[in-house]
Amino acid sequence: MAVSTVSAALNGTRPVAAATRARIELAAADLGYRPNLLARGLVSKRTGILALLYPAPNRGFGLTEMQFATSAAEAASEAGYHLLLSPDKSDPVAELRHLTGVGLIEGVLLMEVRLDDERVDHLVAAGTPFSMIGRTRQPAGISYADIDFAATARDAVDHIVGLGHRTLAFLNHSPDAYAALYGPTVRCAEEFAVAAGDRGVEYLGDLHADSVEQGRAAFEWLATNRPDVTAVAVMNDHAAVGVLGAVADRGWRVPEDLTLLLVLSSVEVARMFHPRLTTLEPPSAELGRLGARMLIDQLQPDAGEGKTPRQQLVPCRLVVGESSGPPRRGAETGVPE
Amino acid sequence: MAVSTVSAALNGTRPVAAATRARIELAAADLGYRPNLLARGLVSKRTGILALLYPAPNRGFGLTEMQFATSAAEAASEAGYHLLLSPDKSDPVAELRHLTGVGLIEGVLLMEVRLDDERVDHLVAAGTPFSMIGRTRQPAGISYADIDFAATARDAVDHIVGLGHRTLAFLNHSPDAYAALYGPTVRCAEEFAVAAGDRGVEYLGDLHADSVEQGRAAFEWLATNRPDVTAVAVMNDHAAVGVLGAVADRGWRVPEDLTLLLVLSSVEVARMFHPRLTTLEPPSAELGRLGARMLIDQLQPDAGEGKTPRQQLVPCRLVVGESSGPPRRGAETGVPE
DNA sequence: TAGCGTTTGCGAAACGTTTCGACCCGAGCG
DNA sequence: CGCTCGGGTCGAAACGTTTCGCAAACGCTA
Repeated sequence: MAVSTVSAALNGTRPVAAATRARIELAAADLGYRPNLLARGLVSKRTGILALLYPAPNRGFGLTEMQFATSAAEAASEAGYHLLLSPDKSDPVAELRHLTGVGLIEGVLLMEVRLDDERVDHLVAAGTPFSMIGRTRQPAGISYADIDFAATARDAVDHIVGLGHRTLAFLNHSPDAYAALYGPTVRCAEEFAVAAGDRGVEYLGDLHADSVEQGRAAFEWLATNRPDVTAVAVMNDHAAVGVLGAVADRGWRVPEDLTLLLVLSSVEVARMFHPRLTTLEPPSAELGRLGARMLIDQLQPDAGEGKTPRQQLVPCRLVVGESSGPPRRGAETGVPE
Repeated sequence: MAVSTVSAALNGTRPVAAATRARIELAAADLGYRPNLLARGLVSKRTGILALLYPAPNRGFGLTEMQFATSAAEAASEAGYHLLLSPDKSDPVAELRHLTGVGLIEGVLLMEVRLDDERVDHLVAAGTPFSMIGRTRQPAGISYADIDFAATARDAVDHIVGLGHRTLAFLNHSPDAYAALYGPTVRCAEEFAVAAGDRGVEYLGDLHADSVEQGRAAFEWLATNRPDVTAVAVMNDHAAVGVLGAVADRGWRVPEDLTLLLVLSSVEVARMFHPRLTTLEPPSAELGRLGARMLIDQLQPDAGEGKTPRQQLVPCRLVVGESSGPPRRGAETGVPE
């Protein structure tokens, strides 16, 4: 019994007589044999390990990011792959070079992709297989899974239009250096503008809030200067808290006097509000899963070199809560009731 | 220039003449040489990879769990190690056997440890180095980092005693099959009872709620049957939502009529409430970091075999919000104001 | 029965390191 | 001046697989 025969039998690399194979498999199971991944990887260059590259939590990691990671890990696991957690502290490219240089990693899954992302350039140049959760400004030729912001915005606008609203304000993240180049921040605002335009809804897009106080201030400004606004979509959870607080202070109520939408936030979070907020829940688990699958598909040897990159957009799920209602009467004058 | 000399120079395994070393280092940097981890691991049995084993999100992963993972990854990264994400779907022991059998993993970091955990038994029996975030019922001889529930409960009880309260109700997780054997669930309840006893505070411990509705029901029961209770500590975020709702329905207010404490929840979450809740924030990042460090220390060859397992308890941080206040007057009769 | 193609098993090389005993050379000691 | 000791270097073996060229055995056909 030569080792090479065993290898062939266990991997199905070459045909092995049924009887021999059976004998080998029996013995293997009997001895609890596990092929050594290192030795295998050393010669075959296939380790079955993918790296999940994410920036060290600047912004504070949310449930959404966690979902990416766990669902990607699960998808990888199902395909016989492992997922290596790679926080990049300061220099992402150095981290990448380190990872890919030591022969441990077969491919990279990129999280928190920015509109212009040096990691992408590096990976393309290095020829390392990778895919993204999110996408760059011009993601041609690269596999990615991202939110379908256009469809999401349409769904949201349709929802409020269906309730009778004619104006919508969008409270985006604060335009600091980070958010300004962060895909969801930019694309969401753009697509809400487009969707509102398509449906003939008046749209206020240049509002920003990332904290309770800013949320409160934003709503107070709205109530004073734009009393005709009857629906607000908010990107940041804490900003929503502020809006709700300001609404209550004014003696108004949700949804009677204001329809509030939480954008890109989980149902889990939306349920913590009172009233329970209507939310556009990002398909985090699916994106993580898709990203991992795409990468793995790329790695399959039979895929050949002529593989087309897969690019997939998934819309958020609109979960209607208790914060959606028809516009208050007399909205044009700004006086509730 | 023999390869063995290069190896020695780069690893500092054996003394190498300064001149030779310099020459080697120069050449290495020049060529961008990266030692192949697989080849290294194959012979040295040291791969620099740790597995983070966590159950596939039954209960829904929270921010806390995410913190464990990211901070552990960061600590590992600082020490030159990598962290492999290993969701165990159904059979944790099979997953473990698979992981440790293929020579990829140097040690295992266990998350979500239960009071009786088969994974622990398996790892001990197999002699695999590991450490835990959390702990079993009898964790003698095993490295772990866990919450100091006793100190946490003392802090909490001192806090409410300092405000003048004499009774405390504890709303635990529902005693389903899972929670009943889950460390924090059990230990928190126990230690709150102890701390309350020590401070002469009357303690109601057999209340449970894991949802908005259950939280609401629990508070309504309390208001009816135990109007003398002026402070409530809640384990579950959603239950807290329910309690707040029920308090409002009754025309009561927080903190004037009820002091509410969120137990084992992040400030991030506590801030989403109105009023901002006082919370006992678990030291998630520190636990993740400690767990990883402990495991890595265990793996250092110079640690010898006589290494004592490190066991470390870290208390939660009490963050006082707007939900803490003196007991309402007339509490003994149950009539506010 | 000789010739030929096909199926199946074998052995050796290679992957890129670490490890370890052997070896070389100069300095210190008797 | 010869011997020893020790710092420094070298070469070969080993780690556990996969891969690939070869050869043996077998069943057909001519």
